[in-house]
Amino acid sequence: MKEKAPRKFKSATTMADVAAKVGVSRQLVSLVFRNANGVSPQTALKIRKAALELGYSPNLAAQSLRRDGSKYIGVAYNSSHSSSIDLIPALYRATGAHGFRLVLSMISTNHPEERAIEELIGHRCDGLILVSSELSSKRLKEISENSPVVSINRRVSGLRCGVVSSDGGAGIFEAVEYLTALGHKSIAYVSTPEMMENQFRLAGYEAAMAKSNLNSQIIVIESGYIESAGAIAGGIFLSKKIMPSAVVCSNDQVALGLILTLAKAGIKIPNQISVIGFDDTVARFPFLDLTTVHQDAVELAEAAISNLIARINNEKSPATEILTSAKLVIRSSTSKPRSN
Amino acid sequence: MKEKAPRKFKSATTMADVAAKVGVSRQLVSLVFRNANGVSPQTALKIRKAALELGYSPNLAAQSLRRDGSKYIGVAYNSSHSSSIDLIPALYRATGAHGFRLVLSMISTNHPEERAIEELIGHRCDGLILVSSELSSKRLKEISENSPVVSINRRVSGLRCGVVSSDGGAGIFEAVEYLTALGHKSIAYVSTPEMMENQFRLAGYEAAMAKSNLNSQIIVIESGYIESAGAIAGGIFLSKKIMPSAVVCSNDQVALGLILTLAKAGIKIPNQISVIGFDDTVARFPFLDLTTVHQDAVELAEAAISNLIARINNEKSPATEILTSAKLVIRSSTSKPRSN
DNA sequence: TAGCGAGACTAGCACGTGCTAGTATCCTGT
DNA sequence: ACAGGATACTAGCACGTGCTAGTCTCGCTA
Repeated sequence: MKEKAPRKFKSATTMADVAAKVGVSRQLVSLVFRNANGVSPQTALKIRKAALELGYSPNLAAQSLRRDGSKYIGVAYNSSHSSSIDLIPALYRATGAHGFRLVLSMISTNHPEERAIEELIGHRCDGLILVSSELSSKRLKEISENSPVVSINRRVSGLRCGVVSSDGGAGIFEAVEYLTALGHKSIAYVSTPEMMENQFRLAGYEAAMAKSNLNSQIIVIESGYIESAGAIAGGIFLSKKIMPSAVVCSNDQVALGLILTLAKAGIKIPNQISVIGFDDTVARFPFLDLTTVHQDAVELAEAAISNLIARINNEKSPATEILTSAKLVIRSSTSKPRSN
Repeated sequence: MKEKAPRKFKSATTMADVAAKVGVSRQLVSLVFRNANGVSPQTALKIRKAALELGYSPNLAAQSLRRDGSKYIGVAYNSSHSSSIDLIPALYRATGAHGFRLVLSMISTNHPEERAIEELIGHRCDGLILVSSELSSKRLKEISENSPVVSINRRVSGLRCGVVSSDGGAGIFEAVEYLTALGHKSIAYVSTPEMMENQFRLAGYEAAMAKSNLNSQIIVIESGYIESAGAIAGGIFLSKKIMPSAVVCSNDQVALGLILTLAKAGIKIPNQISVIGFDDTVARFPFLDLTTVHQDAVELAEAAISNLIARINNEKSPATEILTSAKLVIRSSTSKPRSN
């Protein structure tokens, strides 16, 4: 059959088309695609073959509408946070096995978090994962009363909202202890107040400094989230004459910006100053090789997904708070202080 | 009315719930949410108020199912490519105004491109945007026969598939000409064969070298896509005794990896070697300040979306090839060669 | 008082699928 | 030969919405 008709995009094939081609009922096709039993192997084969030839794929909207639950898990995340580069693939991996599907909604200037979440709700996601959310806890409360929610790397309490976060306090504590053990006394922390999780990391810094009786040496520089913020922090160190012997950063992106700024000014790392990051995203690049606190994306994703799916399947399942590992990884951006 | 029933997530409210609360028909609610006329202002107000109180939002699956077209535009992209950090927000921005909605599908090891696209087709997207696709042209052909497709930063020809790409050949040509004008003769190119667009950038390098009669000086190092690949390329330069006086990289991520590797080995940039990137993603960070070829995400996104939507709305609209600007931005990673 | 049109609203089907409740057909045992 | 049960398949409703084709009410005109 020659196609002489003007080029047109075929409208998508449906189960009914497949059924018609094979000469069976639409319901039988449905059974085959749901892997239900009660279908003879040979007709199942014929149906699958016909579906392939017609390029059939199930209409997710229709499935979501008819099924008990959409089988969607919505994810609102900010792509300018380097940790999401590992986290989203890990979420894909963790989700697939459970028969759920991920719906992504990216947060950016043109698409603020509130709008991203509205979209996920519009898709009738069975559960939501909010990554480093910056919503007010009032709004977070509203949302988590209407559907199961897990917040990753933003702790909230008193809410019906699961929390999965790396134990930033412990991680930074370990980092500072490592530095004091090396002999450092002047240790600064580059803080990122806009990142909700920062408070725990900052607390870990303060606790470790206190433990070593270095309260008087506490230096906190406030900065933003990403690389340019680290560069600004670096500028502050350079302009003041007092340069600490070590700096702990609230995340890797800040550490990267800081290191490059210092390196450009001719300061040797780690000889003149030791630097530690957090996340182990860019830090692990062989050419950077930064000492950092490793936060495991797979661990975060699996904890978040399994808690969320448990709550989707059973409303009585509790909205727990899970802290995943945050362990110091020693690489080459740290050493003993020079003038010991 | 006190709520003493055991805590349960409300099942999502529908138009019918809103209608019941106000005491009108479901259809009237539908009219209000579609901003159709024929509704009295006061009832429209009552309906909107009730919807707000009930937390109603339209079910996108039902809309997509019933409407003529889902009003979704599907995007398959790879988040480990730094250019997507700017591109996706730009796509959100370009899409909103046309009444379409973006559906994202991220490509990663756990979620290969083929699966990402199947998912978008499952959502019955009215059109697809493939970013730096690595599909075979055979598969690309199949897909573009079934629905409008625009390929960003991967050129294909002879297919019913729109193409929007930055003019990498011209950009790299300009970069190399700038270097030769400065007096450079030994100019290497770090190539990324897996990136389909690379061939045009490589051709631009070769053309510019030929124009300056530097054919015999052509040095091409093959590398991968991201930062670590640049580091490997740097290692190659360091191990060989012949170091070019300038290097042009196929993208910024490679340039970053290269620069850091060289800097670590004590090589000064740009004093000993000039480096140019492509994309202007990380290059523009003030602390890096790399000379690079700027590719405009907004330009790419707007061209892609407007061509795609034109083809969605009118099948006869042609699948054009659009080359967006790629212009050299001179910053501080380039200078005259040392021994001129 | 009948006719008419406009404004405000509603009835009912359709989209493509999942699921419950069926109905044929064949095989088995007595 | 016939009940009984398994196997293979189908009928029909429902999900929440968009859209076409209505219906009803009211005021105005002749």
